Amino acid sequence: MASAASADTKEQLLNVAEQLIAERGYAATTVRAIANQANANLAAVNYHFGSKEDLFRAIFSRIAKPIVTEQLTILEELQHKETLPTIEEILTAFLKPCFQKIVQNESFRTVRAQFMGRCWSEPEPLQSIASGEFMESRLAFLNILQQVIPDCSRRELNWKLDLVIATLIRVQNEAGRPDSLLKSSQPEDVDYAVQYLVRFLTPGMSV
Amino acid sequence: MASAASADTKEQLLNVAEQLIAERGYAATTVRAIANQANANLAAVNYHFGSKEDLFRAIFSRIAKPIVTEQLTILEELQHKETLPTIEEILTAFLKPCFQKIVQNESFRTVRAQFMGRCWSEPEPLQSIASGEFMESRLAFLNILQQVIPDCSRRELNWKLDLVIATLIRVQNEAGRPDSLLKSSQPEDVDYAVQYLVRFLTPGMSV
DNA sequence: ATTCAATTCAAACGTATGTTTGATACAATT
DNA sequence: AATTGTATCAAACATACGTTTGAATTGAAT
Repeated sequence: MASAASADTKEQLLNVAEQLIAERGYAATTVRAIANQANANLAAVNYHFGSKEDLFRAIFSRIAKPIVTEQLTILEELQHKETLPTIEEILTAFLKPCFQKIVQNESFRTVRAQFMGRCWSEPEPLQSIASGEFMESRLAFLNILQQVIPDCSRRELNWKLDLVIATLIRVQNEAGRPDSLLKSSQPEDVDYAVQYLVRFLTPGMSV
Repeated sequence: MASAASADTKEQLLNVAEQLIAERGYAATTVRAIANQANANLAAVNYHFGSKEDLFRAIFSRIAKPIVTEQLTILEELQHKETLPTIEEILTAFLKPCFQKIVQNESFRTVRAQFMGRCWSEPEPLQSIASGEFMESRLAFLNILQQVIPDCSRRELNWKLDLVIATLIRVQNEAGRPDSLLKSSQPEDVDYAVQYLVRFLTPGMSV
């Protein structure tokens, strides 16, 4: 049976690994560095997760799953209204959970945003792990965009959503830096960032 | 004196390393893999470039320098006209060289775009190397944007330019893929992609 | 033909990597 | 008190890493 101590170790490994990978990238983050900073034994990562790659999978899932759930929940609400949602509403439904879920935990602030931003450009197989986790939400948002912007071909919507994700990644990557859009993880800063990003992107969606 | 053979070796190392880093990322690309695929000796990288990091520097410079030169040339022309340039003209001046220079060599098109896309999210010190190479052009474009959009704070313009770069990277990364904006490297397709991207981005620049 | 610097090469250096092992400590259950 | 399954630990494993070395090879200038 899993003890409280082991649960602590496992969670500490997740937290530390998330931070180190956010800073250094996956390949440059060693299992030894993770174990040391988590005050755990070197063998702990393999004991609790199986391998370094499975540890990455666990970290990404822990972040992505609540985001996708929230995205689909908000989208569901939008679709149950009588009128078609606006582009602003759709983009907000897509972007807001990405930011909110990421900055919920006080101690993580920008670490988690940087982690997510990095994952999209990590080499295989990490990128597939990352994009696979968001596949369902991506399709759902493509479908509703198709309804709201019927003049746009599926192909166009596809790369437009790509551009939305591109800006999201960029903001996450830059999180915490001097002139970045997302200065801190304070709720008002998050709302500000989402609102501004939506305003920046919306007009381009329908041209 | 440098022989033709050594020049070939050096260039082959650059080409192979660019491709491997584009596929696997910097940390996961070993000096041994580069040397093998370039049919060169293991010591060749250190002999010709000093270190693995200096090799990266050389690869990035080779791509970035002509782009920046062309960007600044076009910008100079815009500034010597009597009237202020439009946002469209500025964005085109920024984006067009990025596509044209990368797309020039057919065999490198995808590789080079992926390489550039990856560099922006590589961990330090690679990211600093990359952004440092574009520093001059970045400042110049920030200055002229400031003139054309005086209502916008410097900080805002900064992250707006970041978002432009983010979409640029994304389109380059997707180049050649089924639903991508940039279908081929034909001049008319490049012009089309730049024009569409400019149209997508322009309205958001001044909000 | 000889010199000499540039280049290539096989081999080794020292260190770091992810993973595995077998012994040990720890609680909870019988 | 004995047993059992979980968790931790130091140590080792086999391999891979970037870099260095010193000798061989090249090819043009003297």
